[in-house]
Amino acid sequence: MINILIADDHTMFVDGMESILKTEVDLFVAGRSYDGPSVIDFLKENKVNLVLLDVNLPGMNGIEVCKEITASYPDVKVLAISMFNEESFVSEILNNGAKGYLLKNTGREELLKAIRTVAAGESYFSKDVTETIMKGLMNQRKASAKSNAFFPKLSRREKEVLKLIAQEFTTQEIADSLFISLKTVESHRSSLLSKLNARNSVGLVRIAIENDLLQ
Amino acid sequence: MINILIADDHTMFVDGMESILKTEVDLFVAGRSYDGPSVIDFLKENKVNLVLLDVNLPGMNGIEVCKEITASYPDVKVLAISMFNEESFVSEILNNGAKGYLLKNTGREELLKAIRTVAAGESYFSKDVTETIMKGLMNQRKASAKSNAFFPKLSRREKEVLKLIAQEFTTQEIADSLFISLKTVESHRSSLLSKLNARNSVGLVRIAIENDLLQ
DNA sequence: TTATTTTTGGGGGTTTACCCGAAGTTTTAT
DNA sequence: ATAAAACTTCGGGTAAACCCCCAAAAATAA
Repeated sequence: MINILIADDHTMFVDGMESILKTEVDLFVAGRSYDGPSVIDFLKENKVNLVLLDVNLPGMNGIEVCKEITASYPDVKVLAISMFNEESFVSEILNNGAKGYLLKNTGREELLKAIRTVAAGESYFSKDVTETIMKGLMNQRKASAKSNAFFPKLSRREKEVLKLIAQEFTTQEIADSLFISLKTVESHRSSLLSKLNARNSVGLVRIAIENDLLQ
Repeated sequence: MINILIADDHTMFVDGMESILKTEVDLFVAGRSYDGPSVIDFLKENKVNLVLLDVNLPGMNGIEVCKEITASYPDVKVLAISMFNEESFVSEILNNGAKGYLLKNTGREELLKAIRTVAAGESYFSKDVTETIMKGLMNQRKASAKSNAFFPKLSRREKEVLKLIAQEFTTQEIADSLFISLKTVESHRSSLLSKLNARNSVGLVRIAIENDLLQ
């Protein structure tokens, strides 16, 4: 008998999940949680073998909940469930002790198989999720190049000018607001174009937004 | 007897929903669809009283599906279901013929009540959804300026030009790639500036990125 | 201390973006 | 079906952006 705790803030989903599990003789729904903290509370009082854990949980993030579970209750298996096949979610929660990761578009049979596999101590991932992980590993180099790692360092003034450009101010307006010459602003803009390898201000702003350089 | 079609791309969710409805003697799950077009196909061949329709459906948007249903099958009631309590979604799909709107964190009892209410020809909304609608009506002016609901509609050509602007192409390059005059491209840019209320191309691209208009 | 980067700015020129107007076509609404 | 609205297509003119050259004071790093 596998004692299961379902943790998801979508009641409708929990109801449905319970209906599925109820038909199986070897599975028992020991409890239901609609937020992070109540999962921890429940584990204190009850004997649970496996937690069906939604990654996007309110109150306390699913990843934190998972971390807490594997730290305090190493025997309790965690099967993560999410709407999203996003590499960041998958790798995050796997690094925090989850034994499997399912998407919510997984079918009934695969769900049951995943539960039994994880409860037996093995790992289980949706096919799509496996692909995502592989892709993530393959693009590791590319990802690190894209992120802040090799990102050109911008000076204080350049950042100021960049922010004002992104707010649709003209060069003259930027000059006035910073109390410097129009030529100076153009000089900063030119440096930005060169550093960020952009062809024009549109490129500057696109790159700035993509790299969260504004505000 | 209420014949129901469940339309949601999350298999797990559909399975669960079916498990719930199966226990009710007056409800019958006539079919399941995992994308927009198959909903329309199913209605052609089968007698259905009510469609449980996910707003965020792949292939064909839930809103378009709803429009199609109410146009071709006015007797079929649509009960919209969504993860998100967003004013734009709610008002959009209600304007396209849906008789009710539920969130996925709705409980089993409320789900059954909603189905029976809508099937009887009345409307049903989650409490949270009702609040959202009210809030939306009160902030109508603010909403029209901010949310996607009343977002200016861009023409095919305008979107093409916008995407190319965001890719840092000059007007001449855009003209060459679209086989139109430089002046025509500038005209489209001008329309975009007016519609999106931007001062320059930087603003266009910022707004485009914020509203996910690219790609 | 010395070297490097940053910030500041000028002169002069080319290219691009933006504004005003306008005509023919297509789409939408009544 | 017919009027209204929107879309696509351009020309002429001006303001702004972008580019090249350069260089000195100030701050920062070695």
